[in-house]
Amino acid sequence: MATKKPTARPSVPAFERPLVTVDVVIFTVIDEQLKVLLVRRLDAAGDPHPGRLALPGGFINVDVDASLHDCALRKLGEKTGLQTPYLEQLGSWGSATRDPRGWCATHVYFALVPPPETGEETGSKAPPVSEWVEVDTALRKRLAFDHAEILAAAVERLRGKVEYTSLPAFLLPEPFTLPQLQRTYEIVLGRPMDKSAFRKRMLDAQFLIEAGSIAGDAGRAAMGYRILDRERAAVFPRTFRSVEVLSTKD
Amino acid sequence: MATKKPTARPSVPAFERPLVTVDVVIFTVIDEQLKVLLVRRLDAAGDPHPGRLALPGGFINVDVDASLHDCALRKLGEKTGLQTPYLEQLGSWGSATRDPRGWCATHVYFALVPPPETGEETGSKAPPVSEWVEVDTALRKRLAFDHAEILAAAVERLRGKVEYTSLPAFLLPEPFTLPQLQRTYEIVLGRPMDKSAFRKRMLDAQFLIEAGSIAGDAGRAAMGYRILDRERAAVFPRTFRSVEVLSTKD
DNA sequence: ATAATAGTGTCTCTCAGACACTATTAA
DNA sequence: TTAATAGTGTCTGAGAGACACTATTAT
Repeated sequence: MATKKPTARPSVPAFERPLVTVDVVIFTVIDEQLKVLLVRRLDAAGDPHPGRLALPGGFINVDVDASLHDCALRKLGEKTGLQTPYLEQLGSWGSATRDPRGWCATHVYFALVPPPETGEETGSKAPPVSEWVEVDTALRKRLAFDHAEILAAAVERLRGKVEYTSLPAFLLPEPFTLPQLQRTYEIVLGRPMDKSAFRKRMLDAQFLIEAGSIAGDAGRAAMGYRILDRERAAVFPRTFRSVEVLSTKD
Repeated sequence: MATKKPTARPSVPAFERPLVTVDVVIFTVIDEQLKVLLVRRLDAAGDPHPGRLALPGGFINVDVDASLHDCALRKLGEKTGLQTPYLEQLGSWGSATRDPRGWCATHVYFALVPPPETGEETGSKAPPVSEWVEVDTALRKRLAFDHAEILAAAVERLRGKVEYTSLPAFLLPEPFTLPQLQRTYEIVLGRPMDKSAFRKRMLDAQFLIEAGSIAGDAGRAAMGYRILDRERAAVFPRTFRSVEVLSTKD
């Protein structure tokens, strides 16, 4: 075991403690595109990667944050004001070199939120410190730290789980219709889906409750739905299209 | 962002850093049972939970460990001597209360290894500091810290993924036969499987390579197999029969 | 030969996909 | 009416499960 015992305090290591942060990958769909929320890093003395785009996040404050999950919820609330997001742990990244300030481990969460109300961006303050960036565009940018790698992992996880879960429902404001939900699946996965198969699958999974008819811009009105249990996503018995291989490492 | 700036060093928080540990849930199959490796905690001054069983792990040493993954590999090597384990990140647990010594976050990995050679336990040293415990027994024990919760999550993840991946292959020494692999699936999942369906599925997934015939104690000899790519598990196009599929609307 | 285990053939059931069909709304 | 969109019915194919069948080995 690594629990060497220095003379001073037994059982707690004498060597330096790593820096600990929490980052959140926040997805939504705006203008028929899957987008991720990024923040512009400050140009302050000692701050690494000034001016670069980064995932929202920051250091754990042991006096404020009761747990990792609470810390992620707090950061998400600060950025979006959302109260009932879908929030799931993605993983952790830690090494001696990923932050110039020292050995640093980050706990990464990913969140699915409905798009912000039109007109305002994210907050109502003047400076656009945060912006929604189309995911494939964001993947091509040079983000701060190893955030490009983390974002890639989040997108892979999202696209992977969308094949067999109801995750895209959390990207829509309620109530939503089945055609809207299908469109969201198609946007996230980047391919068209068959209407009949899609509807059978959604309704058979029993995770939606009817919420009255909703009229669109044209044509027949559609049934509106709400998510039955916002705490968890439904899992379908078969995937839409089979994936090949799960990777252990990067 | 949480990056408050005290007068001294900008961008690095002035408040206390959390403790950071890495724990590893190591599974294998011994005597037709799924087992997990647990260590007996020392009865030393200041050590929490003395004498309790715990998952193997310990503090990150920023001078030794280049990354979280390396740290997990090191701890796994110290316990099992294994060189090519299946190692996957499970998640992280962090809160103000999970360790009496202070705000502590642990990064948990889970590993699948073949059973140790018979005769020796894990290492060759005298004191049995670590032992293989049958998982359902281990789940009922009062483990140190929140390790019971972590173990439960690891078992759930393992059993869940076994329904649609080739993970159990990593629990066997190579080469192994298809009947041995089927037995391993049955042990992990706790239910019998159909031989014909099982074999079709394994061979169709193209993750095994033939490695010569292997004679058992009785009956016809069986073909031996090795894993084609030990870095990743194969993913099957459909899950084995799951409970939720059975429940239908009337 | 028999016992024991390895491995296959064939049926059925379920569900995803394809795609044509009907239903409802606004103009 | 027509255009547009919502929603359904029906066929097919892939793959899982059930289970009876054949194959190979030791004694």
